[in-house]
Amino acid sequence: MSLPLLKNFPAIVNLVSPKSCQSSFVRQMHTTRLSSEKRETNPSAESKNPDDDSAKQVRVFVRKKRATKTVQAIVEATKPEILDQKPCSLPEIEDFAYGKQSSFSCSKEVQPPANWEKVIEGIRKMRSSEAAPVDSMGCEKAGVSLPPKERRFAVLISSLLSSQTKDQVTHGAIQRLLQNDLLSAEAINKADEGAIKELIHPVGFYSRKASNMKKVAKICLDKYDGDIPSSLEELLELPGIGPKMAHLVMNVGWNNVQGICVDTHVHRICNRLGWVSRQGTKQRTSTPEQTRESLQLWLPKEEWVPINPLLVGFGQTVCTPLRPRCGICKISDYCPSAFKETPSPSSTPKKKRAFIE
DNA sequence: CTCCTGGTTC
DNA sequence: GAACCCGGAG
Repeated sequence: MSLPLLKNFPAIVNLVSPKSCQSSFVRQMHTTRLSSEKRETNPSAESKNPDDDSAKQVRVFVRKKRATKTVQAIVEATKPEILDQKPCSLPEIEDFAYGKQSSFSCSKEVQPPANWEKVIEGIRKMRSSEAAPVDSMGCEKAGVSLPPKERRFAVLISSLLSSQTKDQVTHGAIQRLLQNDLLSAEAINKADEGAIKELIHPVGFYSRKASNMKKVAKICLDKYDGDIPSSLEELLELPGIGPKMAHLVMNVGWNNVQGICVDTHVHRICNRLGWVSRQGTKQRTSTPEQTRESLQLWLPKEEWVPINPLLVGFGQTVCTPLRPRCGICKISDYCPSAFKETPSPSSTPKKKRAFIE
């Protein structure tokens, strides 16, 4: 569908694309845009107050974490500029902003890979027959019995600890923190870093993570009243939180889907399936971030959250990094990489190359 | 690119 | 004895 309202606003259209249908980014761009325009119209005027009323309004609404309010705020903020346009209805804009429409005027349409629905269905069947570590130990399970604020903090800390660490180990560390009442911003901020190091010890990079935990706890206390940041860009400012964890925390911590959480499993499997490629080429993506952007171009948004546990579990049990078990994989017929990994490690692997395209 | 960490797995 | 862990930072 075309959106007459948004058509003449490239900044908006870009940011409301499926690539980044992120209300917070929309808000950010809008405030940036409004303030920069004000500077343009009043170059000599005082720029000491970059936030005019409408920009402030946007911020207030966004803090409420309500999609409808956010979109209303966007419409309101752009109202002076769209008087000669034919406005869309609110639900239309909202659908557009949240990626529910199948077509987008801003980017060339990307065809979903053939049989992707059969592939997902096949993986679901395999996953239901064999339990994977992620099912019981994933950090989205962290603190399910806790009140919302504490649960969110548990999710954040669990994410911090989980990188390059087996799920069981992460889970154990979280349990020990919980038993010692060290799973809140206040407690961690006061706690001794050495004590934290001891508690989380078996996790990978425990020293750096203990240090990051202290810093994160302090930031959460000072800036967010002991809660965790609620937007992607604010989460990314925390030490030890990168894109993968930021999306995970937004998804399971805030139940606010802004992007696909792409880890090594999702990255590897999407490339094996031929689901993603570098822009303009058919070459495989080289980083998880490239995979995320490529995948988000065609994967329907309802799958953005479930795709992660689905593929992670699949990657832990069947489509393993080394020696994938293509023999028991039910979707090998659809997989261009099936049975194509280097068969014998004895024949001089030389440089590291897990499999051949 | 390298480092951070150490237990596990092949 | 590499390569692997639901990565991130420099």
